[in-house]
Amino acid sequence: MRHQATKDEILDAAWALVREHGLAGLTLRDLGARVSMKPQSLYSYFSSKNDIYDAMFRQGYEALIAQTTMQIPDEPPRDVLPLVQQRALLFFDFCTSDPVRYQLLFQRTIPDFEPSADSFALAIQAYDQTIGELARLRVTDSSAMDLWTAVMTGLADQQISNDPGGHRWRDLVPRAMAMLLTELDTTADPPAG
Amino acid sequence: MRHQATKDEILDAAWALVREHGLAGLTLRDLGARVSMKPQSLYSYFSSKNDIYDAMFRQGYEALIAQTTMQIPDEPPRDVLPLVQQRALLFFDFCTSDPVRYQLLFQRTIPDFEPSADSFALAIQAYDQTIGELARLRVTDSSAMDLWTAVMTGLADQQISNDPGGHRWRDLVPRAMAMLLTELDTTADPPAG
DNA sequence: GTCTATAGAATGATAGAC
DNA sequence: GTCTATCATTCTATAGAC
Repeated sequence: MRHQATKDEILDAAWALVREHGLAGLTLRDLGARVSMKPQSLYSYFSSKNDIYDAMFRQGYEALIAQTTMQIPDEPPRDVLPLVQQRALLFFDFCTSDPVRYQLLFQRTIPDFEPSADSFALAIQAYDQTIGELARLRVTDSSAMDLWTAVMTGLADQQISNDPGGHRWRDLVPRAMAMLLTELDTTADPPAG
Repeated sequence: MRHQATKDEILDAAWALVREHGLAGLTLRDLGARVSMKPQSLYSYFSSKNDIYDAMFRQGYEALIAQTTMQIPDEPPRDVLPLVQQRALLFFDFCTSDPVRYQLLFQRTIPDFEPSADSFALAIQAYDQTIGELARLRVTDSSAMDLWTAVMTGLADQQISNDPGGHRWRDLVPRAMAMLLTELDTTADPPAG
């Protein structure tokens, strides 16, 4: 379908523009110019500006799922730390590699934009997948999951805000994961057997 | 000075409006209406809209310094965990009690707004104060500070984004601090003596 | 210090010809 | 599906009377 191809092309241009002018700085004028089209013609592909944000939101979560999915053996090793650290770095790098995308997916910053039910379901799916993977790594405590997300987003956020392009907080990820697992081991009951 | 009183009144109205319509949703129209003034009259008090944001930014950091300063004895107790936890909750509650203020102070979301040199110096001062207090609590490792800020902002951010008004992540603060101090004790050299 | 008047620009969106 | 034309708003900001 040529229609879908053009839609994708428009979305690519939109990503380029928000990386340049910020998420809130996207205008249909700029977007039209970028794809050699009058701004009004964009309405043949998207019903509104928020509809464009919604498509970007969806693409973002599709990328998250694609880039952080990890093959975890049914019988994970006794020492899960390396796998947890690897998984954490996948998530961290996904976040920091595209700050504007991070802002769109994880922060609520565009006024009047709410993801559609469809797109939101995808976000839920990504979250459930993370829970599932950590569970297979024996991080089952529900409050441990909350701690995990807080630490991970905190590290990514600091990296983006205070050392963009660097690795000052990325270097702390393995240590943070070790810290977390130690805490869980001493808090939770040891597994039977 | 009557001038300063009116300025403060305008800022109070601005805070109320951003809490209602979001940080980016502030307009001089609404602001003028709120203080029973024509929008143009606001220019007698602030030179631009960004000048208003800048004043709010400054007020925010003044409040942060005022609300999180803690008296720490010159000779802190051997077990510093309770004090660290108390300090962490002060910061956490400051963040979550006003999400819009958190967004203004700690996230970069308003296009074309950069704090003035004066206001930015205040932000540095607040950061230095936090470093100083943690140092007196024997959290001196520089990467420990980075870990501390990441964990704290991560917890606050999750609370704001995913459980506004609740305490799901607040309840994890003491545990997170215990986890952090344990990590530091096992990593760092024990103090001489 | 506050107002009226107005500039000046940007933006999202619709109608209808081709 | 793309265009021209245009609307309708909204917004920041300035000039000048009072």
